[in-house]
Amino acid sequence: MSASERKRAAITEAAIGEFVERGYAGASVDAIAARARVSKPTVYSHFGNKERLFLTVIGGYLRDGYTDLGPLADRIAEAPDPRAALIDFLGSWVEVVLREDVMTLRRLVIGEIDRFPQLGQVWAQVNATNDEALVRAFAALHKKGALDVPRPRQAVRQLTAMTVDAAQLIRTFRPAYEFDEGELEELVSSGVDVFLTAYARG
Amino acid sequence: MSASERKRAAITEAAIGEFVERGYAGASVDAIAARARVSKPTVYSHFGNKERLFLTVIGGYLRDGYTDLGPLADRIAEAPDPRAALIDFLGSWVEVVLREDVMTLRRLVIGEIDRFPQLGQVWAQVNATNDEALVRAFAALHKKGALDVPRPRQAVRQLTAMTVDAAQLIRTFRPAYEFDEGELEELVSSGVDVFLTAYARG
DNA sequence: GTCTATATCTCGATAGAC
DNA sequence: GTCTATCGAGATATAGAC
Repeated sequence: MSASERKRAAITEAAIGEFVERGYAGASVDAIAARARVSKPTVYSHFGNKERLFLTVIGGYLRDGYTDLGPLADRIAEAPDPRAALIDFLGSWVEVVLREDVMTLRRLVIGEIDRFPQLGQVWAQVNATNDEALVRAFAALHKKGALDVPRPRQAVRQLTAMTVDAAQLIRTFRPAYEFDEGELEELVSSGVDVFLTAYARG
Repeated sequence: MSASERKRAAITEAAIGEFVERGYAGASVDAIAARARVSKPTVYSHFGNKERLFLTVIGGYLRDGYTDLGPLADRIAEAPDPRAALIDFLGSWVEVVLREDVMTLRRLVIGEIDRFPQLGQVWAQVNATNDEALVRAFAALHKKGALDVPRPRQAVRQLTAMTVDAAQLIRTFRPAYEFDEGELEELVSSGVDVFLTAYARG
């Protein structure tokens, strides 16, 4: 790796840190340069201006930081106990989206969406990947006759809305909210039960 | 109304406009004062500093802008067709939360939640009011024997998650997203049907 | 490509007159 | 209470040397 590439990587890392901690307007190019141990003109020569720096760095971070739960989802349809497998899968998903760095990044993107609408597209696109993994699982369960899910994509949105999104929504407005012992498990399993009851075969 | 009160009101309105359009860090007290046609020291004499201005003005706006759907909810339990009444109620709720000013304010609050955690509490509190109206309706339906909803508060969160929150989530990351003809109605009614199937008596 | 140094501007906040 | 005028700090961005 050339010295220039190293500096670019250092700037990227420093910029993510500053943007996440202070927001777009609150982060200064000065501070980013200092944190990356380069001079300010080096930042500008690599990224042009502050807006492009933000878009490049945060957009890349969104894509790279994505946690692919596809392999876990693909086991649901073949599991001996689909309910347990579903709860397990959604539990893992909830764990990921409640991570503090994920939540902070999420709030940053939402807050800057008017200035950077492209980031909303990236976010939606990244999230769709895990949705699709579940869609495949439900299509398989439908085919096997275990469930009656004629519109798997809609069903997936309903299930994740009651579980993953509901948990994330709480922390979106209350970052310090501490879930009680068993509260998250109860939230997930009750959502799964509503879902399975509604989409039961017969 | 005294001249001082008029100026305070003008500052409040101007501050909401600037904060909503530019975010906390992006809005300047200069611009707020100019928009309110007062001098900067007048702003400071009324609100102390920028942070208190933001908290006071946005907090008040959140509380005042709240749309009380309680009366509409109280009709659900007595309606001849509870399903239709529920769909009607949630459709009105969706309409409110998708309004552009509501969405923009929501993104602003989320983006600044680390700096102003109190606003998250206000938001949660305001939203709980509409939740409680639905809780009352389900408790009544449970008592009547029309539904089997032993935990109405949990059930309300599940229903709103699939309908109101799901619609709002889409627009949160994609402000310009246009719902197709009938897409919102389908989203709401399918959510209601999942809910009613899962919580049917028997 | 990368640096030092700086131009230019705007910010939040306040002193002092009225 | 409200104004004009201004302070000091810190912002983005760039010129010019190497």
